[in-house]
Amino acid sequence: MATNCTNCPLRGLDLFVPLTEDEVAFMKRFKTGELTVQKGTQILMEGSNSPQLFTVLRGMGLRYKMLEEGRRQVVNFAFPGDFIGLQAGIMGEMKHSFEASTKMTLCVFARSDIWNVFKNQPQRAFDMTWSSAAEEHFLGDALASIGQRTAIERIAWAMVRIFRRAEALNMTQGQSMPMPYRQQDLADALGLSLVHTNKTLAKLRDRQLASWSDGTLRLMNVEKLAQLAQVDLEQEERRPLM
Amino acid sequence: MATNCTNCPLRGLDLFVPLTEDEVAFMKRFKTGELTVQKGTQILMEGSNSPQLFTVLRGMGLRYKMLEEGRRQVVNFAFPGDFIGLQAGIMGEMKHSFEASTKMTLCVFARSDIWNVFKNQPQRAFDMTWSSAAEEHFLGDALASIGQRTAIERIAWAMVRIFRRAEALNMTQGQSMPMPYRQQDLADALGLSLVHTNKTLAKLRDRQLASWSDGTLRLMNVEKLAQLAQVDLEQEERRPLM
DNA sequence: CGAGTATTTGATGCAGTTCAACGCTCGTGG
DNA sequence: CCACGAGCGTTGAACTGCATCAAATACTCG
Repeated sequence: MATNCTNCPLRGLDLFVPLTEDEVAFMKRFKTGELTVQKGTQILMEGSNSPQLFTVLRGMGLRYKMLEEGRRQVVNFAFPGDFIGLQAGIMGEMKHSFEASTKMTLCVFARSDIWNVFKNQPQRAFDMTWSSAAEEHFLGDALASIGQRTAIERIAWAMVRIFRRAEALNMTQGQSMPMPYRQQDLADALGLSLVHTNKTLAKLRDRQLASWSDGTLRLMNVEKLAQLAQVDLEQEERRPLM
Repeated sequence: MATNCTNCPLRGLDLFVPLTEDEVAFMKRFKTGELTVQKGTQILMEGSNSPQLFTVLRGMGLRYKMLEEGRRQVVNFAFPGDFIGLQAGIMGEMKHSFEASTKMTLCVFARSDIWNVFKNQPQRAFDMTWSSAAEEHFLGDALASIGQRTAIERIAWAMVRIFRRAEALNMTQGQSMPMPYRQQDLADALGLSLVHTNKTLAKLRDRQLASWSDGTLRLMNVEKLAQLAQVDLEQEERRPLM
């Protein structure tokens, strides 16, 4: 059976700010359906004017931009709870593409209802803006990583970031978590070549800091990784779920 | 005399979506004052919990993040009309610092009034979200530039982007515009060393594409630069002014 | 089992970093 | 009024982190 907001499996997580009953009722109406796609499916296309917004319910994906000559920049990895497509919803056109890296289920909303949210549900509108501000914050951090850090620091940074997101979603088991991406995806996210990414991953394995194979990421020493990457391990703030 | 929204010098520009009289009246109340600072002044500090938001009225500045060991990432250059501090306003804490590169005048708003905007001025709330989405879009582009392009492409990209913003604000005279930043600022924005930035600027000068000296940027061949940087020169969309 | 996709490894080269030094301009204080 | 130092831009030389090229080894799936 499709999830109906009331029984949303994400809502209960500590990561998310609880919704009032009113808000849940509103979300039920706002939600127009559910979309399940196979791994590899393109869900949003750069430049497209999608009539839909999504919240990731299950599965993982990635946002990316294509440049000429096949160069690609992965902008972010997507986890359950991520709100996708707000750019198109607000600005009229997607500025990056979105693709499923696993089988995914997404809650679907209509872009045409956004104005209604701003008009009648200011709290939910505020929460949407929060999402956008949070993404802006993340991109600033990513820019700093790619602009200023070495290859090993960048990879350590990405691993810590990814792992902590997974933790907050109860997707980890001890030191491990599912990592359904390809090395090429990570390389494209960090502005590194595939070859160098592979060799740097080997270094982290040799140093007993992290290993990633067969779709499983394992962080053997988060503290050292965090230190290497210069990220602080402070508790992540609660965030709204759309 | 202080500007009072009605006689705001920015409002009339084609770049900005016109405001209704109601909205102007609201902005007058929302605006709590005006701040003028000398060049070099720090206006917002990363990690601070600023009670204020700003719209740049005059002057230019830059947003940046500091990393350990003095590494710095310039996140964006700020122009008149830019809305600054929304992150702190929404998420409670600034994620980057902001500094004036020239003498600047800023319109000041109270963070505590934001909720009031969402509650009573949904159109203005929507516009704030638009700002945030636009910044997110820009950061995605910047990420792609730094992650995927060579030094000369990055610099060409930055110059075209900066010049086109200035054009939309009538800050250009023919091929020229004021460029009150240091080479180090550009280097830190593009993830390049100062030395290499300098040498790459020399290349662009030799190629007769662009020259930058004495605080003036001159683009001799925007088309070639845009082609080199792989940016498209499409007309920029109108955007809201806060 | 063969074709396509992903990971791994070695070898070579270069774009960009780092180090070092010099020139110019401007503000400050003796 | 000049000396001095600080900040910024410029240039040369040497080094290196990472890209590129090439090829072998797994893995997956029809």
